[in-house]
Amino acid sequence: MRQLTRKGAATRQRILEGAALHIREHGVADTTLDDILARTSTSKSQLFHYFPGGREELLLAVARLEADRVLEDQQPQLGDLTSWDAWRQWRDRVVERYRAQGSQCPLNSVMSQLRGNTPGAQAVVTELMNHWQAELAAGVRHMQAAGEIDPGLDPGQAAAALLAGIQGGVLIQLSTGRTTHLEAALDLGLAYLRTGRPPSS
Amino acid sequence: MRQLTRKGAATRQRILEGAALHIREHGVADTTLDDILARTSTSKSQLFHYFPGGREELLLAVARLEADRVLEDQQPQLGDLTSWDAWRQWRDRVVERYRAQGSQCPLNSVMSQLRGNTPGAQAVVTELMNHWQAELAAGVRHMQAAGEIDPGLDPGQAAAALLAGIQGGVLIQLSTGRTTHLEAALDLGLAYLRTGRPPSS
DNA sequence: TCCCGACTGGACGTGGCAGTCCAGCCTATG
DNA sequence: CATAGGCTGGACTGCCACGTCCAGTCGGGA
Repeated sequence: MRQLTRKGAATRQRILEGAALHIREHGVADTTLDDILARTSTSKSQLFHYFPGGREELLLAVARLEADRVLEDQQPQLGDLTSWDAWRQWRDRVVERYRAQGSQCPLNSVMSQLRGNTPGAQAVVTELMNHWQAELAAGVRHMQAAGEIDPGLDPGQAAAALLAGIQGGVLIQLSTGRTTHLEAALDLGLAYLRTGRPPSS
Repeated sequence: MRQLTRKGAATRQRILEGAALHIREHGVADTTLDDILARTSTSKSQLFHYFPGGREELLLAVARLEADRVLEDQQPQLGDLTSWDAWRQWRDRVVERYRAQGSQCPLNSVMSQLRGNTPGAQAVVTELMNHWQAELAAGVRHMQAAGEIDPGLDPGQAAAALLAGIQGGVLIQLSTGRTTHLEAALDLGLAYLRTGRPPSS
């Protein structure tokens, strides 16, 4: 993988996206390398050419892809939590995203297949969580600066709790198919932020 | 499986517990039927005699076992959330349990291996969540009756949010190894319950 | 005591899937 | 236009885990 020509990069990308798509549709357990090859019109040698680590490496790359998508799907709202209205829009966006996703969580699914929590896999998720939490904390701090949230509240802790609620809500949705827990976590989380007695409302 | 003699029941139990233990130690992906047989001093024919559905059926049985354990490990506190002190003890118990468990969640692990969310598997988790949430809701209602929590709060929703926070906290712990999110979710969740302006404190 | 059915051991078949290999093609570059 | 090295096809290997099968033992009820 010293040099990648334009063509090579395209092939690699095709494999990666095809893998991600097939996993989204069928789950990781039911996704073989041959499935991916058939779907992307590529051959074994190509797959191992671009992902020398084989299945493991490909899965990790898919995990990175999906992790990026998680945050992208929340933009631009997530990056601009500067009013209660923005928070509400973000909340709706998150619920809608996961409702649409249904009972498949590609990231969780991929993660649990990666050999006993490979360091690389852990890193992907940890980074996602850190980034996500940082965005939420920034939003909290912004609201504090605007006098809308009690300045005594720890933004990091609040963001951590909110994030945990989201993750759990989604996890529960995977089994129950309902987004009630996700919505409850978000709604009560936001309600708690507001208990910092804003001047108005 | 029409009749089970005492001996037969013992063998079945031995296989089940051996499987659960091996999965706890090595993860589902690295657990083969042969591993379990070796560990429990049983043979293929026995395993398929007691679990005609093979690996799938055995895994589901393990899932049930682990699901029961989750709630058992929170007793007696979970069933008696009748004072703030009881809630705090319960909170500590939960954190301790998952801290001890470390980066392995047998239930989540087993679940994600079961064929694209088998109805049976979903049922196990759904029932666990329902039961868990019901206990929490009962605790909330009890505190409301005692005048310690705002009666306007919806116990079901509060319990759902709390439960989501726990699940997410544990999930995050699987990747990060830290219980900070779990604790944040529990602490802020309980803090929110208390915002119902108790007469004292 | 007899006998049926539950129980057990372990050899065996089988399929499927990750990963290897090599021969040949394409494409940038000098 | 030549050539080196990236790129591609697909047959092949090796493995291993699941599940089957059958022969044989045990155990409890009549």
